[in-house]
Amino acid sequence: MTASGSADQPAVVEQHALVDALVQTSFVTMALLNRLGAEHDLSLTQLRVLAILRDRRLKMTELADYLGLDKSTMTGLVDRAEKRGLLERVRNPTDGRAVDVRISPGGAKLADRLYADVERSLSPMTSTLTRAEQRRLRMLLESMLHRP
Amino acid sequence: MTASGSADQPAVVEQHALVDALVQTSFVTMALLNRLGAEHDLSLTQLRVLAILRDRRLKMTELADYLGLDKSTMTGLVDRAEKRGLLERVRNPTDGRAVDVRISPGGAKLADRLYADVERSLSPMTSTLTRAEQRRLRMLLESMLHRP
DNA sequence: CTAGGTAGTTGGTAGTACGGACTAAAATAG
DNA sequence: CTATTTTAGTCCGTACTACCAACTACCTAG
Repeated sequence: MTASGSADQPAVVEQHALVDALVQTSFVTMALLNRLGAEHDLSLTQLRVLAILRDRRLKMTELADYLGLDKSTMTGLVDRAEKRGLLERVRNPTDGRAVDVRISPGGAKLADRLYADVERSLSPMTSTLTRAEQRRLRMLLESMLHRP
Repeated sequence: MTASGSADQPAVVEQHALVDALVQTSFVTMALLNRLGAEHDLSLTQLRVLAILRDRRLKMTELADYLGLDKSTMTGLVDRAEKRGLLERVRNPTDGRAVDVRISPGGAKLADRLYADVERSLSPMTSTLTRAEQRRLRMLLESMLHRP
């Protein structure tokens, strides 16, 4: 059923179409996040930092790993967010070299607000689906994300 | 069925979970595109430019609109891509102010290659789904994208 | 033909991101 | 227990992204 031949073409076409849909959805979603972030003078990366630190406290390097960025990039990123009172640098208790970063009360408040905004902004899109479809879509996405 | 009450909580939870899945999927997809672009010294934006101009020829401003960027941003973007031989600036035949941008043969070749790369890179994710699931996912995404 | 609008570029500024050099503090070797 | 190596974070220099405001060239209406 996966051998070559004319019966296979639909599979290739399907693959193309799915990739297109995924990429397009991602660009739409990112544009949305970008816009919401910009409303609060936050870049996409800063948005992610807030989201990540919402329920965690990480060392600079760990944060860099989460984001897939170089540690030297983190310095400026955290600097700016700290100056704005969104994050706090805390001495790591067990490692004198390390610096923990945690979200500040103000940052947490902003993160909560952004999270609500994201949901509100995506809802015009998600609510075109019935509840059953939403559930189905969520499960399909999750199984893609968590299985590989 | 959408009135307030304890029976509603699952709907809210479902909404949260779907938004999370969408955002996560988008970040994974973007990270992938970013990585593929970086392998050819292309930013995400340059990648998009190549994708957009694959089958179109647009004025600078139109391109800026497609990307949601300021026209002044386009100048540098197109400059660099042109210098690398990926794009070409062409005088617009009917409007002396306007500049058309089109993909060059080299750019088209790179775009084709990237498109194939994207599909290959996403396949570990998409192929965790059965073909029926892929089809279902694609249809759900498309109906979300095209209906609103 | 002139007044006003549009297309694109330029210059200035801020943010993002990287690599390499550097300091301080572990961790490991001997 | 010192000597060396590794690790964590910062700092510097560079390139790119993106915006705004100012400007030039050109088009369009009155």
